[in-house]
Amino acid sequence: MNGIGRRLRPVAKVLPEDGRAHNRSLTLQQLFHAGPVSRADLARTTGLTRVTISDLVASLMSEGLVAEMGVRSEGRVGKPATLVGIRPDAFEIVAVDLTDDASMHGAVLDVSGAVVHRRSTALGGRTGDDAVDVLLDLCRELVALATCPVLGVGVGSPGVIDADGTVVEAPNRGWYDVPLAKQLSAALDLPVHVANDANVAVLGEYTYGGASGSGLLVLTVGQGVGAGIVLDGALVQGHGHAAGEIGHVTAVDERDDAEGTPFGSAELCACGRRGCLETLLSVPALRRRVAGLDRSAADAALAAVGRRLGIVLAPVASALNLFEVVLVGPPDLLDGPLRDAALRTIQERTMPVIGSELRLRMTALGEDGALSGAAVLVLSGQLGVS
Amino acid sequence: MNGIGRRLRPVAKVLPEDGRAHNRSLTLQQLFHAGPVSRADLARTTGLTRVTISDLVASLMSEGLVAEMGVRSEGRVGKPATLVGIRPDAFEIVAVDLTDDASMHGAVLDVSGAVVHRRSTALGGRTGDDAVDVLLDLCRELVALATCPVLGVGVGSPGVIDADGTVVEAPNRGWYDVPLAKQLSAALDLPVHVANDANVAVLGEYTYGGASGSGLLVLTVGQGVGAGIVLDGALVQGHGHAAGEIGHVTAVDERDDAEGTPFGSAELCACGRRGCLETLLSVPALRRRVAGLDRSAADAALAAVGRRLGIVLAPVASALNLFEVVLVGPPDLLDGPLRDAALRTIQERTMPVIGSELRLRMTALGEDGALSGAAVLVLSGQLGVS
DNA sequence: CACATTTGTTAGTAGACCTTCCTTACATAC
DNA sequence: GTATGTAAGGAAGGTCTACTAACAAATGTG
Repeated sequence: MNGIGRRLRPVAKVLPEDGRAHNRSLTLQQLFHAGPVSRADLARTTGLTRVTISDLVASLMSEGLVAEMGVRSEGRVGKPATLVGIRPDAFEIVAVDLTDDASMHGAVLDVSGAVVHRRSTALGGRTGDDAVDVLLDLCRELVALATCPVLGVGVGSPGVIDADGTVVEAPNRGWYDVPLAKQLSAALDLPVHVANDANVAVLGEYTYGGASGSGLLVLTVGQGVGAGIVLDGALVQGHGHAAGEIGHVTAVDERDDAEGTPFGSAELCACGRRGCLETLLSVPALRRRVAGLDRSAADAALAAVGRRLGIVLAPVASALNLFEVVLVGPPDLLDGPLRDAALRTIQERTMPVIGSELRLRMTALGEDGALSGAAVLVLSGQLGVS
Repeated sequence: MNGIGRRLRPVAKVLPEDGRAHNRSLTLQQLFHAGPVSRADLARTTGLTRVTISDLVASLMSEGLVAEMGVRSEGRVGKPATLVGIRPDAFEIVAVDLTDDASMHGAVLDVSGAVVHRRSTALGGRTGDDAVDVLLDLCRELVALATCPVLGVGVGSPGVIDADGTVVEAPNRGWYDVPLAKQLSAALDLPVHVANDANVAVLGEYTYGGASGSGLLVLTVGQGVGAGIVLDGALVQGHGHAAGEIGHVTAVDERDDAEGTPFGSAELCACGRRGCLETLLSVPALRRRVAGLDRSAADAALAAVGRRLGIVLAPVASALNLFEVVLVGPPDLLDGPLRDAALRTIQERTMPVIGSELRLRMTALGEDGALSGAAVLVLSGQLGVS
């Protein structure tokens, strides 16, 4: 078993320098997650020899990415280890979250993923090229705020976005086939990575949320509903880069009136069809549903939505044998009867080996999950680290 | 963009020899699919230089895997190309399909994936170690039939099977934590690969069924219902190696009686719960449902099942942005009202970007799909070819 | 017939990692 | 205090991989 990701069809040649780049990423990965460690530690965890690690670390030091950070103090036998780690001032990352319809939220993050500066811009109804200009100005402002070299810019946006960072369609912004990454990169003279906001969220959760690896689905609940999926250590892209577009799956049928749950008839969705998950689960829909209800009625309403969510997720959880489903959104709406009902429903509707293993929890990242994810986009794209 | 599969976290070191092995597989892959071609052609399609290709081909020739196959006859300018291809007598593959509860079906396949010999063994109710013995005898018989060196043995079995070919659980056979691949390999002194039968089926379809790549789900309908999924060129394993276990998702709720479709109340499933997809879609269930009905009633009954299938698949197709769903099973039951209704239902219940792009078809492979898939398991595991 | 074109090989080079051996620096036993 | 063992890190040399450059062979074209 070699170290090259097991895929069915080998798809491109691998040169020795590609292997080198991979091992460099592997080393950075260790430094990123395990903090300052010695070269010998790196050799042990990566499986490379101390000689090779020394060479790689020397390269990384000459690039200014890592530095020696003193000597390990613990009194062990042998020569004390000199610790190396990623320099805290090696770089900063600019991240922008475009989930909000009305404004753009950006930040400068440091090496550890912590937010250093924040800036937001109201969009004021601008769309299309104008919205790109607003985004560009926000990026320029953030880049100017950075006190270290900027590793790159990461953008999480609603819509269908391909692997090159071209927005295939994002109706809310009026973007259709906009090569956003290329445009921003040219204007800013920096690497720019753009991805769907739900995919960005799952990247953040995968890297910073303590997820243990394979089988993670992150459901983002905001104006709309989206999902991002990481399977076997890779983001699921989908045939048309539209993986995770789960908001417009039918979740309520006309006949569900009869169920006794308070759904009325299947509600008309912005997409033109009826009964989409988004008509139940988006934040506005949930707020509308619980408005004016007393506690127990509101709980029942939320539980009913949770049950619908569970019905939609059960086949997905089964087909993919998911390990964990993570909810991102307002905890007052999601983290209670809704979550409980969803998990219960999934467990009721799947075989034990699937349902009983599955965890369903709220995100471990706070409001900055999207920004962290956009930063991961850059880390992953530029350094191969996540 | 290097040639190493994009995964989020680099997981193991890559040595130059791993790159070599990768490029070797890449070359074999071309030879496998494009038939005999010249070294120069290989250089062009792989991106490696002619020198490197010559070197790789020389290795493969010294291993007896490929051979020169005459000169290209077409009158083009320049030195005529000497064609190289995989030797038809380089190896044969032994494949066994354990999907059938009552017997084991095996075959010897040649390099091109065609069945050369067939053997089956009735199981006679034997389970556990006895069943392993029967399988071992069948394999020995098949290996003896082969006239070329046997590349390896591929086994497709129902149940949950991990990446090492250990059967975690296969209730029908009474296998629990049986290291089947290891046992067979030791007894036969050959490489043995074991995988879930639905996963094997999707491998066969992916390689021989003309699938264009990412986003393929194969649904096998037999005694039970299973699914295998290939995303972005990789088989989905799942957190507990149980990906594709979709047969026991709830597809009929108690209240569905009211729908006017002929489901009675949610039927009791072998798994102990009610309304599982398998209670509708398995071959026995379908035969039972259409028994004694006239044509139009039977069609309506099949369409009703198809609609239920569509409801279950819609969230999966949306979440993964599938390209193609392939049905494996009796065409008289599946390829008609059932398939039509399923596709229509998926399209009704997903947004256009998902549903309108999705294809739903019967397998292009005949009854030997499972055997072909088991052969792919060996090709992929031993040569990196699929 | 001279020449361009294509194929495949030979020779030499650069990169990547390995094994082996060495120095340095510490803890521990005597 | 001295000797010994252990661990970290570096230097030298070797192997493997794929590349570039150059060339011979075989063919079509002007």
